[in-house]
Amino acid sequence: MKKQNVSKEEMDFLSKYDASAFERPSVTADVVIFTLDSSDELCILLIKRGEHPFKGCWAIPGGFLKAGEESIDEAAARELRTETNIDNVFLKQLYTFGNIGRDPRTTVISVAYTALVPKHQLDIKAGDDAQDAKLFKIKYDVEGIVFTNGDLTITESDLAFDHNEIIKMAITRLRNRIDYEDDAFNLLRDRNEFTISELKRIYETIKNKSLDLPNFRKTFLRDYVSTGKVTDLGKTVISKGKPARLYKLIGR
Amino acid sequence: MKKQNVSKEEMDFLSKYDASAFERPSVTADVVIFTLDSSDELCILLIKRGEHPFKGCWAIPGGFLKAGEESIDEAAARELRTETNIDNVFLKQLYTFGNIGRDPRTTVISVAYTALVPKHQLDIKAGDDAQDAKLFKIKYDVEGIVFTNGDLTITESDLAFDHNEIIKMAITRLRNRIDYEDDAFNLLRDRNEFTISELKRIYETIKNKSLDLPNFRKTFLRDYVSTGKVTDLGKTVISKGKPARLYKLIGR
DNA sequence: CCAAAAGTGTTCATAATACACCCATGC
DNA sequence: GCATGGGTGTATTATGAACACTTTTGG
Repeated sequence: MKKQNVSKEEMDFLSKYDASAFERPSVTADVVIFTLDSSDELCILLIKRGEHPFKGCWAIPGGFLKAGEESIDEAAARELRTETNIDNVFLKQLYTFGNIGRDPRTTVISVAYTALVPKHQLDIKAGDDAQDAKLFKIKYDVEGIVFTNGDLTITESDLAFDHNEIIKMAITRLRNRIDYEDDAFNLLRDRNEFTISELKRIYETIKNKSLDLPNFRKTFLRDYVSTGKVTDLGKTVISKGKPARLYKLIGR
Repeated sequence: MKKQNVSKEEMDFLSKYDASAFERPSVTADVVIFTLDSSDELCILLIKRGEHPFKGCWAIPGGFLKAGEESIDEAAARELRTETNIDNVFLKQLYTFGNIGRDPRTTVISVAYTALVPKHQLDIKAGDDAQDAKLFKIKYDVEGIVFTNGDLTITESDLAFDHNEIIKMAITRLRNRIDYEDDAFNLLRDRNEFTISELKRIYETIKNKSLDLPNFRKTFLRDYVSTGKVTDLGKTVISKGKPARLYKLIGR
């Protein structure tokens, strides 16, 4: 950005500037929070709305931008922290939704983000407003996506606002990115000690299909170990079958 | 979106809802407009700001969202139409910028779009507020990007707001997308009659490096002609050297 | 010994790159 | 004829997917 030499003329202009000259929309930062459960299934955090509109419907966490106090990125991080106690995880802007009528109250522009939370790190915290917050497994069915959580099963049409669209886009982007970005590492239980099959299971979950281990290993060694992005720890870990070599992600 | 059965309770809620309960930011839709000039160089449309802030600086076209009257996509389309008289071209959301202090007036959230305008279709129109609007060639230099237009040459730091960041992101995205999306076709002079080398020149411009014609042809035939996305018109056109076969893009 | 999971090696199809060469036009 | 750009073919290498087979552990 250009460093501004604020002239007297400009000072005058700024002081007279009427902030309400244009009708302003509300802006929210909404977050699609993905994680993997203990059986390596893709899960998303949803919140049961305690207030209108869409009272009683499930929604992704989100909140109004505190204009002047924070950037939208910060608002998204705050929202993530509020709902999950988690900080310092993968948080990336997804898309901005701004169709008219998507919120029955007024015009609401929602800047959506995707968060990838490592396994076993999601400590769900009921929001300030004591809504229910729950992890739902993402399944696919004829009708589209189904969100299931032990006793509860909800469908796309049970979601508030246009949140089904947002979630679909988040899943699509996650899938498209996984082959050329390092996103998968963010879902590892421990980046400093992981096996090739742990990583492979993450890829399988996200792509929703099984992969060939020999080929996966080959690409992993070529793209990460040979390039120095990942190091072989020289140690192994045993669980069942032959002990597996441990690797560590470099950087970050 | 869920079809809402508006209950009486909800009607009450909505009528009491105070639209100004949260401090609202302004929202703009800004457009990075790319086109190719007659010598196949990548160009961008910039506007000289007639008002503060950044009066006299160059900026990408943009304007405030008319909340309630239009969606952000529509606002971007309106802005494109206002500046260029052009409608119905490639217009895609790029990213949303919302750092604090990026606009000295108040908090301004800018939803940025990229537009690809076909060759020889850009009819620049001075905006309502009679600012200068000009096409600038995009060149690269040690210092970064340089925008040049016959007599005028401006650098990244001459741009208003954080528009240099927006433009950089737009160029990067354009380059990354070109290999797996059909964006290049949007820059053709005529989608219904074009030669392989015309298309190749567009790829070369965007990637900023020269390509091998035999190989380009092979991939083009494999990915577009064999798949039916493009048809061979059977006609040829002469300019210099051997006459070139003409192709036509199917759909859209 | 057997099951299970890790790890190695081979084969085949496809794709990207480099490049040698021929073809049809205007001048 | 020759310069110019269009078009064809071939060789080399890299990548992705399929799969047979070996190794090391626990039981």
